[in-house]
Amino acid sequence: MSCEADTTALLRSGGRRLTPQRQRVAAALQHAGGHRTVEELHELMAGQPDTPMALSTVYRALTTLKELRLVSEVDAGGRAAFTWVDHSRPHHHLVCLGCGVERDLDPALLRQLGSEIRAVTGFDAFLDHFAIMGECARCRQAAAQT
Amino acid sequence: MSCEADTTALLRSGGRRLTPQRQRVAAALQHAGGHRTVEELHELMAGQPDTPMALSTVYRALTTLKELRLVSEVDAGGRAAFTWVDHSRPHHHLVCLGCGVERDLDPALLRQLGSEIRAVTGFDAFLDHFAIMGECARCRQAAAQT
DNA sequence: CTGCCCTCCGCGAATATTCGCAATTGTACG
DNA sequence: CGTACAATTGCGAATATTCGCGGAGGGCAG
Ligand SMILES: [Mn+2]
Ligand SMILES: [Mn+2]
Ligand SMILES: [Zn+2]
Ligand SMILES: [Zn+2]
Repeated sequence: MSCEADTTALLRSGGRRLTPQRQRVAAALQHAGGHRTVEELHELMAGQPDTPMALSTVYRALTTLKELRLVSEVDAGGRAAFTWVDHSRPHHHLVCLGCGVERDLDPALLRQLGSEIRAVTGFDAFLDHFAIMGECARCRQAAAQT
Repeated sequence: MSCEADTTALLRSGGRRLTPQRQRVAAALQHAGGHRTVEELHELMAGQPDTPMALSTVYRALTTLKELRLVSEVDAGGRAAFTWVDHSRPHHHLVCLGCGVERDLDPALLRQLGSEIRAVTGFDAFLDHFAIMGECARCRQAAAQT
């Protein structure tokens, strides 16, 4: 869980403003946890006592939060989902296109990839959180038995 | 460039049908080369003597071709783009979110990641072609001089 | 070659996401 | 605390992408 002070500082960086909308979207995503769609977040906030927020504002707030790397968008086959980036618990997803089963991947593997890219190219790859599509062992075996 | 016979065989696999629409989309993408948007492909085919093709059909054909791994969809920040998968020239992209500069990445690094994932989890990761977002060395240095 | 069945296509409607613009409202400054 | 100014929001319209459905036609049994 990112430090609150750190979050507000980032939200104010680069001429950006700390608005209640951005704070609410950030809070909603942190509180809800996991992968959430834009619609889910919008409805979550519609249930709050504050003034309702336009759907397009939720989209824009998420875009901003992504730019600050406080939030990550993941495409796991279905519709786009967003998640609060917890730097203390990095993880990635392996999604089987055959059966849909989903499991987490050891973050060390991608951390190493990031280091190698950095060493070879000088490029700092943002590999915080994403989904890798493929085929699980079970489906692969099933496919091989033709 | 995939073997023609191989392509038609794949298009017929699993009860799927070999239709002129799918063949035209595949041919257009191979001929055009590079990363192409749905709209570009649709217009390309609108200029052909054959009967015009519905836009939704182009979307569906690309979805099918992706399932067969003949085509890959890449999200490099802008709108979604598709490309014919040339297994003889695997490559990936590094895209800088600061300045937009884009360079290719040594495919060996991701080939190795795939092997490790396979060894550790038994999962066959499809890492044919995609974009990795991040920050180039130049932008990183500029950001550091605050 | 013919007929039948089930997948695909065209089309228009439903969703999802992005934009343009005028009205608001954070922020820096005095 | 009041002003000035640019960033941001709300809203509706513009795009982008996906669906549902009835008709067309690929592919296989006969
Ligand atoms: Mn996750
Ligand atoms: Mn490419
Ligand atoms: Zn599977
Ligand atoms: Zn850069």
